[in-house]
Amino acid sequence: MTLASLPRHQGGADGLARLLGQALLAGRWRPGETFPRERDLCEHFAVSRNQVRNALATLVALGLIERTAGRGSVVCEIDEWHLLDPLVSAWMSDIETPDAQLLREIFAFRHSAEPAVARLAAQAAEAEDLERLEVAYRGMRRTAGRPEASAQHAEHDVAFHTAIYRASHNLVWRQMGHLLRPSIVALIQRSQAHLQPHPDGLEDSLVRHGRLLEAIRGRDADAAEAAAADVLRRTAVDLGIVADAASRPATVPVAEPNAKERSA
Amino acid sequence: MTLASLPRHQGGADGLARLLGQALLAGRWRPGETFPRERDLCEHFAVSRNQVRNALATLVALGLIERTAGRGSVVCEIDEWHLLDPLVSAWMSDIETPDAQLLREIFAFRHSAEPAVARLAAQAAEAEDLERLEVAYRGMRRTAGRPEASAQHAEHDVAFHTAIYRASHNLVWRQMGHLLRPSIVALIQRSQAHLQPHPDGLEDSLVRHGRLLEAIRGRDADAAEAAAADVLRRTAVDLGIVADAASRPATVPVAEPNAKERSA
DNA sequence: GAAAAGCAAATGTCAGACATTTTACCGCGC
DNA sequence: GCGCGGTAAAATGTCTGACATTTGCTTTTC
Repeated sequence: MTLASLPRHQGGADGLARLLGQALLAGRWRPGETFPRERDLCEHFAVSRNQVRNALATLVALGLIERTAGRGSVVCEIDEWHLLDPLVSAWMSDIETPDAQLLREIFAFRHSAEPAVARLAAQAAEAEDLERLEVAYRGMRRTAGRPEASAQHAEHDVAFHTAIYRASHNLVWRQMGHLLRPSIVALIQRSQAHLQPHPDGLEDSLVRHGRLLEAIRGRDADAAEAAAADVLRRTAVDLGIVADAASRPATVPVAEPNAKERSA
Repeated sequence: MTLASLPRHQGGADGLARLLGQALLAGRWRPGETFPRERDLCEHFAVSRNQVRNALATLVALGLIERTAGRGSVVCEIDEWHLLDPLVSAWMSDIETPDAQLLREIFAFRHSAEPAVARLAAQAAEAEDLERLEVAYRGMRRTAGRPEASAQHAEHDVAFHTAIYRASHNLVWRQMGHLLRPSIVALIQRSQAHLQPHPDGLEDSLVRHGRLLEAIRGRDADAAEAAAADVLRRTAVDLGIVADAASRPATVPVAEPNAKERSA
């Protein structure tokens, strides 16, 4: 694609990196394609080469592009994007239409990981962790079902799950919490666009979150693991990540190996 | 600390970032301490300010240091280090003495996560995944018990677990495989230094790895999950991450919330 | 026709000057 | 003495122009 469709004025210091990074995450250049040259970027955004080079260096550090002298900059394969970097996560959650395949991968990860995180949380949670969980849960209840407050609802939802990752008291899991925001924000937007595929689903979702909270408060690791799986199951079915739970209620079957190409 | 104890000549282009980054990861500056000024780095390493600024920009992108105009560079808290970045992982596995606490956190993560990964792998593995697993397993057998081949043994070990993460066919899990190398390399070094705390442990470990491989090959998700937990359990006990398995053989108890300060 | 030389285009590097932010110090007034 | 403001120093951030290096393509030459 060309530069023409990008806004000419970015925010501030790191605004340029963010603008270009989000364009990449939104898939406006496909992997393998060549990225615009430094000189063109300077002209289009009317900034010095320094700023352009700083922004591009950031994109390189995030594994989004690769630069070689004499050849130019090419967009990396999605496999090489540093999805786990906080910057990438933050940028992704601000995009209107992130890559659908990418979101499914993130959600599939959560579906398999979050039960284990909940188990740890039930074993390691302290008072302040429970406090955070409760505040977020109350916030979710307060904003449930009100379309005008859906953004706040998403924030409370993010806060709830982030609190679980924090409560694991493990450095790695805590840092992985950055993935939650893009995943949850995209889900909320999707559910708004689709005019609530499950009208009663919201109350149901709240009940499940409540059970998870109670399990963690009661330090019941097994119950927490099961409750976390329960929270994610319905959405996983909606996204086509797992088969319908009704058919095999006991275990959590996962899609066949080659099911990636299926449409959402 | 001062600059004096760092070698004066780094490798090449990104060698300076690597040198400084590894010094940070090894804990030679403590969080909160101020990092050397650009000018001092230029003089000490006899390079241009450009190179120094590039290296420091990399460290900033990795969350290792924070820079503000007029004040200088300060080392970030360990919480803010981007442990999941491939660069950080690669640097860490090349350090002789990484932070012990950090390694315990990484291993605790693996202990809670890898069973879930193995479950996914058993459901999604394809022929080439099994091929990779087998090659790595045979390599482990071949190099077992030979002290002169311990480095290769570690590499095969890394390859085995990396193959499991890859076999999950999930983007996020696959990227998380970068954490394996530092964790495994450190363990091997440790076991060498301690003169094999479990002389029969090596054969035992191989048997457990073999069972995990068989479970994945047989697409038995439950068995794979159990086998993965089994592979990690003994080492987890050694590191003080979980209580002795003999006391509570059924479940996998985890340390108390405030057990972080315990020495290794 | 193939290999070598040359040219153009892209990124990488350097050096110097200047801008901006922060901190510390000093003096002044109350 | 205490606080306040102002100035200067020190650190990082930015700009600019020139040059170096790598790469790919073109042209030349045998």
